[in-house]
Amino acid sequence: MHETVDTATALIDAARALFAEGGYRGASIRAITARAGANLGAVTYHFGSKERLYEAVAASMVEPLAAHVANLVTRPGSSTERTEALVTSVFDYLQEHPDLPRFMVQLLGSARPIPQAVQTALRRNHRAITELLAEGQADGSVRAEEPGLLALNIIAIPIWLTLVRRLLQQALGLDQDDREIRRAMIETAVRFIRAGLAPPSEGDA
Amino acid sequence: MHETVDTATALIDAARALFAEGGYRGASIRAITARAGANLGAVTYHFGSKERLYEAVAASMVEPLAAHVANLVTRPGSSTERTEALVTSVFDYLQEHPDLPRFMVQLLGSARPIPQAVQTALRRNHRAITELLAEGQADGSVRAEEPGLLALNIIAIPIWLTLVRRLLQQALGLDQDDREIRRAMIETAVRFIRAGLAPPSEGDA
DNA sequence: ATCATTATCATACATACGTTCGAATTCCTA
DNA sequence: TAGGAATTCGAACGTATGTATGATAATGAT
Repeated sequence: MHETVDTATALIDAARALFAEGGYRGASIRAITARAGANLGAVTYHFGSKERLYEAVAASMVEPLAAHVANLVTRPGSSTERTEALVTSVFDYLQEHPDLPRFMVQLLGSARPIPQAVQTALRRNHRAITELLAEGQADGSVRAEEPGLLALNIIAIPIWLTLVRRLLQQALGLDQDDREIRRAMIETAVRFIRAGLAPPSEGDA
Repeated sequence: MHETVDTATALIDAARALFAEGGYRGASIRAITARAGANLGAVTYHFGSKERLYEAVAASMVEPLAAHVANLVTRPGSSTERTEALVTSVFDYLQEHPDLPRFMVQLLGSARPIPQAVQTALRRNHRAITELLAEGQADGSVRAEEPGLLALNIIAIPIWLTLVRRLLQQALGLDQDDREIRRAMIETAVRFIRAGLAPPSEGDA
């Protein structure tokens, strides 16, 4: 070992980009090793198979995300403040790590087993957000609902709006690269979620 | 022509299932023609290429959906009633046509150009929902927001919860095949959206 | 300096892919 | 019922894939 750059790491970095672009099938070992500046046999040697490289890449994507969410949720502030910070932060995180949403959508589409690291990270995130909402219910700032289901509703919005970025741009001309448009989208989402969580003030439907 | 079953139709039906399962790359012409009970050359003969078969399949998926949404939106009832009916109906439609969300996620993940039929259907749906919300704003039942952005927030929830069905089941044990669980999920989503749309009654954050 | 370990390399293999081609067959029309 | 068009068929093409293999090079401990 002790190369200029670790070959295994270079393979993960190259594979991350290529898996995000074309999914498992779309990223050939030849393309990955070429991009990493490694030999064709390097994946087999360092990971045993393409499948195991894929799992390593998945872990390298979702684990930092889970750490990020965990960090956000335990910051000081009211439940409402942290929830809204979480929503905008997820928007930003997915914007700053564009490979992640692309990888996720590839993963959703594939029939292949969901890597353990992904399942674990999803569980951690869901648990963290659920507890955040339960806290809000305890202090009366969040409507009475199953908090685990509320968490899914909340998180659906930033994720979905990020995933369909290309679709919205091509079909509706709604361009998230435009800072003004993107700001309006995020703010609308935050207000929508705030209203969706808030307990009824007087009248009820 | 005049076969027992039209070969071109059989190819579309077979391709729909296989594209939904494995995406464009994952569905080989050999698998498609075999499933359709047709010859290997049938795709080239009837559609010219795999690419054009893909476009035909995409159209066969999104056009009925667009018609369904258009029909829903123009039914009688208040804006609020129709909006909530739309949400539950999208849940149901995606449940009854499981190939559609799988196809969509494959489409989102692929780098290939978005078929015209998909863009058109998306535009129609977005426009219909936007107008429905604008109507609600006119009669005071929907909060003042850019209705086009609100429409995206609303629709994100049923779509996303359907797309991650397998993920939720495997990682969280949340099984949408369980009627009771599914009912709770849909009702929570409808209440969340109802609250997210409703205008503030008195106090404001 | 020597040697076993670790890593890289070029090559080969079996398989699968989309598409093309010409012959064989089926179908409708005249 | 004959003829021409439409369709189906089997085989072949060039290319790309994941993995295996054995030789070569670099590395680190003795």
